[in-house]
Amino acid sequence: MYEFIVNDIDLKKTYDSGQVFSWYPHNDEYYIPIGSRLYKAKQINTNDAKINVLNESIKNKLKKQEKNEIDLVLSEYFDVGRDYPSLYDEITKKHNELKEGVDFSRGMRLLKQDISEMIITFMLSANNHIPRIRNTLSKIREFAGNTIIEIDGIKFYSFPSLDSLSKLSEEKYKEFGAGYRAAYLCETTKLLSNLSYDDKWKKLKTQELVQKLCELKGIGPKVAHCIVLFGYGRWDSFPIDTWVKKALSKYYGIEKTGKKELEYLIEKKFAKNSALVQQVMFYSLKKESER
DNA sequence: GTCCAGGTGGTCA
DNA sequence: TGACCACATGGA
Repeated sequence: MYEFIVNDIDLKKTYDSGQVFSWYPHNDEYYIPIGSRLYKAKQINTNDAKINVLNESIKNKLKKQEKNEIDLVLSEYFDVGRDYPSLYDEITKKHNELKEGVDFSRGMRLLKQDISEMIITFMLSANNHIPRIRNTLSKIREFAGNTIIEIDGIKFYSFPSLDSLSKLSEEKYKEFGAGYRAAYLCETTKLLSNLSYDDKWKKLKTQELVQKLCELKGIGPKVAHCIVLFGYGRWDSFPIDTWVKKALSKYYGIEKTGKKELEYLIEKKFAKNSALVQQVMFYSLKKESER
């Protein structure tokens, strides 16, 4: 049976840190749809998790080529090439004021997910609650995605292509609970499905990519930064939402978060770890408020 | 009933 | 640029 080990990961923290909305927690495990496959992730000890594939016949051994392909998909998705323990240490060393937040966040990894899924997800996230974002996304999958597999009566779906999303009406998006964002989703999916954006955009520098994304309806600086981080895997990003604003104010007395301040934070203050620092701020402050 | 949510668009200065 | 308000909707 196929198995993939991810080291230095805490699945619960990763799931719970506002970066992924497609995981389905079930009996101490997480079902994770990626592309046209469903995976199952389980924490095997404090530091490590194992991942299995569910929709390949367990009896038939995977062909070598398929196995290599899945290895690659999971390596990229879980960002296994990066040494998180060292990165967390580095942040604490340079920014002692963040020590508590870093220790609280250790085990959290930054996932690299499907780009169009991130576009839709974070467009929905604007002025919205996490449970409602999840709910709307699962309705979109169910309506426009393909069935991957059914387990214990629960059907899992792939994330729909931009082409099929562009065919949904504004009313449909509203029906799924998108609220006033429905009109933006309608317009932007139509525009993107007619635009072979993906390959060209991948070559852009992060700040150019952010600018391109901001030209789309329903995408502003915060959402664009989330898309380049969790979709394009750009670590020179720094999404500023209500929680990160609180952290910037609390630790550094930064009240204004305009273009200049953002540039300073990414280029000077947190440099190559800005994305992870931001995620630590978000996760630790949000969780602190929930206790 | 009121407040808030991983903010953005439109308008106006 | 930046400040202001409206925006759907559901959970606390």
